[in-house]
Amino acid sequence: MKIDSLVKIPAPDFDLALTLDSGQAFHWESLGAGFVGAIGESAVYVEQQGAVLKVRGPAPKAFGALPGVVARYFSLDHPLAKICASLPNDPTMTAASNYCRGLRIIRQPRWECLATFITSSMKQVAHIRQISFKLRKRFGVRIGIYGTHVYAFPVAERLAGATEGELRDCGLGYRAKNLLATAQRVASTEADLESWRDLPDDELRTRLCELSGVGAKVANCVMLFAYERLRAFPIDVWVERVLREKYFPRRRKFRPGELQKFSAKHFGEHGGYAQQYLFHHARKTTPRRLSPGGR
DNA sequence: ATACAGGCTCGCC
DNA sequence: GGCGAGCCTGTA
Repeated sequence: MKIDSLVKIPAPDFDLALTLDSGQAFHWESLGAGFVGAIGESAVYVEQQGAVLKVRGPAPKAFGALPGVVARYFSLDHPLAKICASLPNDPTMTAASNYCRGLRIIRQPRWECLATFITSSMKQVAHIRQISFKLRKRFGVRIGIYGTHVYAFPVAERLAGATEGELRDCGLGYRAKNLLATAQRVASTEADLESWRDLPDDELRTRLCELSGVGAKVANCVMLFAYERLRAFPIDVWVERVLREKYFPRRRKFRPGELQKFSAKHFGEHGGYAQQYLFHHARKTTPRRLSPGGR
């Protein structure tokens, strides 16, 4: 497929590379000065040039919609300055948000986001990426080529029709059963992800947690990255470490849900942004263990 | 080589 | 109704 359409869209207060490296989406690949990937069913190339985003896509008439799709996906409408100003003023938060300037919470397709985070448990980013690519390549629709293939994330109906063995072949291990069960519920519309859009936070979280392979952490990720719930505050091992070390340095024991409750109160209406900044800052500044060969 | 990793679930107490 | 172990697999 020829890529011959190009549009520039304004993108102030945005850092594309940082956003794509922050553990929200796992399928973008760097290519030349930019990145290729899929936004839903659209193949796209994006490249940042200062406060402008260059967007390339397949030529057909559908291209007209692409700039809007990109702007929405990267949440370029979020008032980032205001959001940052609303975060608490403590030193830990300030250091993290300074480090993450331009990092935005993106808006992902619901099923894709849910399925991806079901596969993420006890996995490192590199491995989540592999799983995402294998699922796409094996079950997804090929939607474009730009030096490399691009595949859409497979619809729930497709995965619902797969076997557990086929999913295991994609490296899912014990998660295969969970993904399959959830795909079947979503495909049967027993779990109608789109219609959950209007539920209040607590109810949405409850519904998500009823799905196989979804606990509080995954549910909060999906709420944040696919349902625009900017209060959602996923607590994984990184964030928990930060909370314990920085906010409760001399406490050892916590009641279940205690940190969650503290976070909701302390970080407030944009807690999801706070969490993402704390998370990314911790991940990138915590010294990795020395690798075997290189020190 | 061998822990260990961006969790969930189930069984046990 | 809280706590701990097991689950698959690639990576460091």
